[in-house]
Amino acid sequence: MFYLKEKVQPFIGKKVLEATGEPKKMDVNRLVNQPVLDFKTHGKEFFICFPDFTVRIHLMLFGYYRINEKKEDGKLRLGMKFDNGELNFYACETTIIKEPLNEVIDWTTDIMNPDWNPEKAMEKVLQKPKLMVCDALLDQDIFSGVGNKLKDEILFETHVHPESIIGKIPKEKLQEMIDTAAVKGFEHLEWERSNRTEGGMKIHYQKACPRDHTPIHLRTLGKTKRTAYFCEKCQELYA
DNA sequence: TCCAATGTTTCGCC
DNA sequence: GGGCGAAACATTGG
Repeated sequence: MFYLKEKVQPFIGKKVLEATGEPKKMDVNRLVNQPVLDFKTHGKEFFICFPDFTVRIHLMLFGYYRINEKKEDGKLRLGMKFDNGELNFYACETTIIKEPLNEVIDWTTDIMNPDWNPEKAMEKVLQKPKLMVCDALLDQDIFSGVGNKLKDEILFETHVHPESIIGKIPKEKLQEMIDTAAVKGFEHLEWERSNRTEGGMKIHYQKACPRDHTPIHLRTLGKTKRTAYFCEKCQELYA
């Protein structure tokens, strides 16, 4: 989303000349003639800010977008034409937010936001001492933007086993994890900027640990029941 | 052909 | 009412 925001900067200040999409989801006509004031991101959410309302886009699992091109057989949810190009969103969730964004969104939970507040994240994490780390990292109210892949990368980087229990992890280690979350977020952005060339993922989707070549475990873990890739040898279990 | 996977919300059942 | 699980949505690749 952060990368998308960078790429759509030319549309800021432009008026929507034409809007198409799925009427059931949203009345797209209200966008016509409205100027885009700004694009914002919060975790996995993307916001298109107009004078009187905001469009929220969430790509969910399968959503995707096209800039200055179309996908003919795609399920278009929202398409906007400007005088200098077009922006199309497919198979995603679109919603209108009427309230001022700052009243609805807590920017301090977003690992990629300048207002990201790691101290607050620490407080929230410590309030859930029985939670598994793999679940904690996926909690969007604490780590907005961390997904299943990033979760695996953060745990691998910090040598923490995904099934570790928050309350059993030393505070310094928790701190390291929280800091690493933001670092990994920006590493991922760099990886996207570089056209996704060489391996962005050190552990997710891999077969062997890049450190000691131990075969990587692949299991569904925690209450979130998401697939976790991890190295049993070099990721310590705190339990 | 079938299943799993970058995610989240909602509904039904204890 | 909380917590859990299943279902729903929808796309692509293996």
